[in-house]
This record gives sequence, C-alpha cells and structure tokens, in this order.
Amino acid sequence: MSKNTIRSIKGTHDILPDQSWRWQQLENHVHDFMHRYGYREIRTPVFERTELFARGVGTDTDIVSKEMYTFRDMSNNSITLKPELTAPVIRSYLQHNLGRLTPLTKLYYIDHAFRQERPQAGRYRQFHQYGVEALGSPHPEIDAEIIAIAYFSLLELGLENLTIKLNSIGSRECRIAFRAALQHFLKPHLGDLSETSKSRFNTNPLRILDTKIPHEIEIVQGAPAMSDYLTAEDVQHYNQVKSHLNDLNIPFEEDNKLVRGLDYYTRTTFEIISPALGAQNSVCGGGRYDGLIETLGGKPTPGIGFAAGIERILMAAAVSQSEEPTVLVYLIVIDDDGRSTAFKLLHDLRDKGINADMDYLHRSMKSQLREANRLGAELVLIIGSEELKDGTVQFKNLKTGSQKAIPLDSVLAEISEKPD
RNA sequence: GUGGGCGUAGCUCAGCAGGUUAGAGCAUCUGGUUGUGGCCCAGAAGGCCGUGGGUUCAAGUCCCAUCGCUCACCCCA
Repeated sequence: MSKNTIRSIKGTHDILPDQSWRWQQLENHVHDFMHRYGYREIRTPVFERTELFARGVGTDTDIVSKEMYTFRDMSNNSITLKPELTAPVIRSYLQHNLGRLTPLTKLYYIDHAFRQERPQAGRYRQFHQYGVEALGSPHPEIDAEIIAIAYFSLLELGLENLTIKLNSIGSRECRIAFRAALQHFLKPHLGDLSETSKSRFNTNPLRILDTKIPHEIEIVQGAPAMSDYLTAEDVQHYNQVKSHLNDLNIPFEEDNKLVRGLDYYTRTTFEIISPALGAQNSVCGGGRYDGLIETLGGKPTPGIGFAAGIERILMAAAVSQSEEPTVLVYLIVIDDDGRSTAFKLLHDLRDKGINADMDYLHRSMKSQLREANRLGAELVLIIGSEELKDGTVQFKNLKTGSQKAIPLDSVLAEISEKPD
C-alpha cells in the first residue's frame, strides 16, 4: 500500500463484495423472521442528543462514561453517535407516541452502533446489531417470546452449540434491598477489591458480581444471592418464563451472576454465547427494562428486548446458505462494428430481468472470453462483422462448449428456453 | 487505558550466522490460436522490505523510536 493512501478509522471495516453477500443474506433472513413474529421495523438516526444515553443507559456504565463518540454540533448541542440501540428506539416510541395504536408495540431493527473501545476479535468501534423491543407487556410470555426470537433466529442463521444464560435480577424494589445486602456483605472486603470494584461499590454494586478477577470471584462466592431477594411476584414471573421456554424446548442455563451491563435492566436478563468465537463470545444479550420508558419521560410502561451482534454471528456461522447471483449472459464484441448492436442487446436483456454484462475495455476476444469464464457466465453471445452482415449472433454455452448461430431477434427467446 | 504478537509484490508467505541486481505460489496482463474461455506452456508487469534514526566497510536481516495491524485484559453485541 502506498504511503499516501488514507486508511479507514481504527475499529471500522469496509464490507467488501466478497462479504457483502453474506450480510445481505443475513439481513433478508432477519426481516423475514421478524415479520413472522409480528414485529415491524424501526430506523432511528445515527446520532442522538448525548442526554438520551446519559439518562437512559446510565452515567456510571462503561458505555456512557468512557466509550461514546460525543461531539458538539454548530449549535453547541452535545451529540453522540449511538452506542446502543434501545434508548433511541424508546425515544422514538415516545416522540411519536407509537403506543397509541396498540398497547403492545413490537419493533425490530438492523442497525449500527459506535463505541470507542480498543478493537479486538468480535469487537469493533462501528458494529452492527439486529434486535427487537416489545413495549407494553409485563407478562412472562413476552419474555419467552423475546428469548425465542433471539435463539431461533440465530439457529436459522446457522449458529450451532449455542448456550443461553438466564437470570432474573428482580424488580426495582427488591434490587434496592439486594443492593443494600450486597454492600453490607462487601464492606469488610472493601480493602481487597480492585479500584473499579471499589468505585462500583457505590454506583452499581451488582456489577461486582460479574468480576473476572480471581480473588474477587472467591470473595463474591459467599455473597448473598439475588434469588433470595426476589419478591414472590418476581419469582413467579421468572418461573413462568422458564416454564414457557421449556414448552418450546429452548435449552437454557441459569446463571445467577449474570448482570447486564446497562442500568436499565429489571427481572429477566439473558445472554447467548457461542463457542465458535474468541474472548468476545456473546452473540446476543438482552432483558427486561420495566423502568426505562418512565426514565425517558414516558408513562410507566414495561419493556423487553435484545440485541445480537451481526459481526459475531457472521464470524461464528460457518456456512452461507445460497449462491451469490452471477452474470448469466456475457456479450462479446469482436470488432468496433458490433459494439452498438451489442450495447443495445445488453440493455434489452437486462430490461427483461436477465443478469448480463459486457466488456468495456475494448479487449481482445480471448480476454473477453476469459472474463466471461471468470464471472461464471453460462452463456456468451458473440457479435462480429460477419454476424452483423446476416443479422445473427453466435450463441455459445460455456458449460458445454457448444455453439451455434442464431438470428439476432431470437436471442431473448433462445435464452429463456433451457440453454444448450 | 494496560500487555503480547506481527509489519517483505494485489493475496499467502520464504529470505537461512548482516554480504553483490530481493524470491516463490496464487492472482493480474500479454502471447502460444488470421474471430473462441477453462487445462497446459512461455513471457511481462508489479516491492523506498511500514516510517525515522543508530551500529557497521556493508542492514530486509542487529539496536532504538514511531506508526499501523492483530490478539488479550477491562467491558460488551
């Protein structure tokens, strides 16, 4: 690469033609899948007011405190490239009062988000997710549906050996009690905790449970369990979610240490991990957020959703489902006389919905045939001065090698028949 | 922010104790066929050996710095 070329920004990637076909396939699958489950697409802007994330996601989360792309626009507003996709959807839901139409609003998206982290396998600064949000129902069936969508959509996209990790972190009331108990338990160990854990002790002690530091894991081992602090309603809700999952034969593992990193989660939280990935093995994460809509200025409305990482899915999914469409017919021009005839014929073919192309470099016939072969064309139409004279084209099948002269005006008919 | 690995042709990589004009395979282009692809053969093009500095008679090779890529920690999709 020349020293003068400009590179893409660290942690961002071009999706080249080799890969874009897989993206299209995945997106098509997602659209189709979501429609089957009764979800409608929503698209929100790439950037939002910074305040949306500060309020919605929580200022003491890693995302808000150190990973956002934030800048000032010309009106001196603080703007942030979306670091996650739920808060903007809720914002839009409230702004347009989408809940007016029906008490349960089911939305999905395929979108990109931005976080300023050190890139690594499966973690990029611009990354893509598809996800769903179901707004309005507090009932466990919708929790199960959300998990079902996450799980079955991933299966349909070709992922294997997935593990669903499931937990309930309770309603807001019992989290307050649990939080106090946790702080009470951790207080004597405060000196042994890492700096980050120490600061989380006050801001969000639940996240200390998620620690990866060995000696903290030991300390946390004896911590009070969230499950002991769930209210009777929380327990019942959780049990019903599990029961519905069992009804659908969706396998899951309970993990009472699973705490989603964003502040807004309540009750059901889940994560789906794939063994085909590296250290960043989570392909999907989600949960219930019964307080979020109220936090963002709406009336109290329950909600639940998930987001799945498209790059990670593409990394973990071995097979692509179908062949990329290729050029079917390639036109070859031998000498300048035939060029305009070929150009018009090319247009007619395309107009009739046939994948067709021709050479635009005035190359030798041999080169043009090579190109046709490289493109995977099945048929080649050759036009030279001799053909022009008697109004024909050479009709050649590249698979069999057979060739015949046919009248120019019968080309379309000939192609639509089974070529031989 | 912290740590490890790696930067030689478009791609994947050789380059062996520092020693003359820097190599291979694949890809590309041209030719072997006065109008016929794949396979085969021949040839061509393509490299400030990431950048800067240092050591040396001599640096792709050794040292330092720097930039970039990558993996991992943290956290997450």
